[in-house]
Amino acid sequence: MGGTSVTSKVLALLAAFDAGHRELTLSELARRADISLPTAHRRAAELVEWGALERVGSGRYRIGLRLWEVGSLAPRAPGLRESALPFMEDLYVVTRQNVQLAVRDDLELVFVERIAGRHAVPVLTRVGGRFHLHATGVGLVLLAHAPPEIQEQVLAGPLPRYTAGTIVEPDRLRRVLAEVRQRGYAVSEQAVTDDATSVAAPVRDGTGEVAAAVSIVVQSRSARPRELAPYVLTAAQGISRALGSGPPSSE
Amino acid sequence: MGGTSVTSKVLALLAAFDAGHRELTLSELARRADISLPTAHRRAAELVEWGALERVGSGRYRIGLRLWEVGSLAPRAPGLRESALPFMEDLYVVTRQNVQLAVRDDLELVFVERIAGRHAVPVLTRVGGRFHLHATGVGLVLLAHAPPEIQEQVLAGPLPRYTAGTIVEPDRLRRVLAEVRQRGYAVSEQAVTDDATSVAAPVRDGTGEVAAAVSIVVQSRSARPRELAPYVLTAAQGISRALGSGPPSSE
DNA sequence: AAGAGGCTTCCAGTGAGTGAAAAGGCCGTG
DNA sequence: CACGGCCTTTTCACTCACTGGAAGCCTCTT
Repeated sequence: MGGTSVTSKVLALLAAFDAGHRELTLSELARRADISLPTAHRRAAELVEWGALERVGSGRYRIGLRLWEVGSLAPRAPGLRESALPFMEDLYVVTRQNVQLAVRDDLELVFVERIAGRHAVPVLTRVGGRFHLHATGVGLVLLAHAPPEIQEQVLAGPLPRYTAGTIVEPDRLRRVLAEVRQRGYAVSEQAVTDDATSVAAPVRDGTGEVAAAVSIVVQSRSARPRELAPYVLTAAQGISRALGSGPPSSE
Repeated sequence: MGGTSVTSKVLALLAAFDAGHRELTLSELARRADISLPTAHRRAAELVEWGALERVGSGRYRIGLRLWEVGSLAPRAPGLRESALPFMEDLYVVTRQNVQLAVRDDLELVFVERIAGRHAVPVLTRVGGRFHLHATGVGLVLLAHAPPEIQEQVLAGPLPRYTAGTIVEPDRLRRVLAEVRQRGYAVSEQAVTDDATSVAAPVRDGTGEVAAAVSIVVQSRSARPRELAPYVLTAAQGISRALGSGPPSSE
């Protein structure tokens, strides 16, 4: 469907970039987007003219500032971000651990903001990156408060295993989700890598809907996750309150 | 030129959104992008399918997470951001003033990151927003280190006045820029609003080029800008060093 | 000099894109 | 309950913007 429309070609060009390929030549661009070279050339030129792409040196393209500007207008990401950052900083100062903020997009989660502790466990995630809902603290929180049909789709779909700790059994996942709802926060122990455990709590918007999840990621060995939960909950509530009273400075 | 291409229509649709209009109906979209309603409908549908737009409720569109994700890959904004945030936080903790980070894009500057002091002077700027180069601390720094042809274009163009303090005389601006280069930092007193003064310093990338500028914005009355310059310079140097040694965690 | 690889331009054919107009929804109001 | 207004969605026939192959161009290598 629509595999040959101009729009899909333009979007394919933009989608050709990823975290590992922030600069591409025209031919790489054409190859990755699966469009002919002359067409890639024309579309790329139009994108450059508008500022969605930038030419760097001779023959290399990268995502342009104008596109980033437009992306910054996505209400679910940067709006949330503005409200959340101060509380995430507080959380970081108290715990000195990686602090993460994520939202759900369909059957995945997207990391919206992160404070990387300079001496904390290195995490694999990246702001703007996607991940499965069943294998992180934030994922469990977001999934636990997602509409039933979303939960069913995730439970029915494949649940990739990352470590021995990853929850891949639908029944067990169901029980864990119920627990998360009841307890108010999620603890995900060694579900993604063996040395990381995370504690996550839901952020609610003005209507009471769960709009995001905050978490801290701690060393599995030294972890006393349950002791850290109150801090995460406090941060989550702070963000929820800030969200409820509208974004701090929209203008 | 190209005013009727599909690409330009797609981009016009995205450009229809701004800080004051984060959600638009189809007719607003069509009107603001200046394209016919059926076309807006078709293009918007394609954008939604890809995730560049999202439909919210019935008949309202907003920028989608996928577009934000792609925008997050712009090397000049979020890459810089990751390197800069820790140092900006340090600067905020020491000074308790608004901390801003901006890059130059052609003849304007774009704010890339901001830490809004909770008790500091309210600033009009917004992450993702644009501004003139001649009327802020960061602008003066970026302009002072811009290629000569850029400087000439700015000096030749109109220099809007915001307050009595705005520098609108080309000759005076030229002198100020020389001073900024020599001194290593810029002080912009009441150039945008009467109660804000900013102190800015250049951030250099691995090659020594000025890639960005950091600044703090202080109350004009209580300001002793020169005393704050060392802090700003320290932060700028820290960011420069972090930039030079590559992004902290690209993966 | 000749070759290789990538970028850019040219060309004629064609189907994706176009706007007008009509149909379909979704309200409030008389 | 029918009416009118407003917005969204679909239909339709026309046409021009888009297409890929091929040829030209540039730059760096052998």
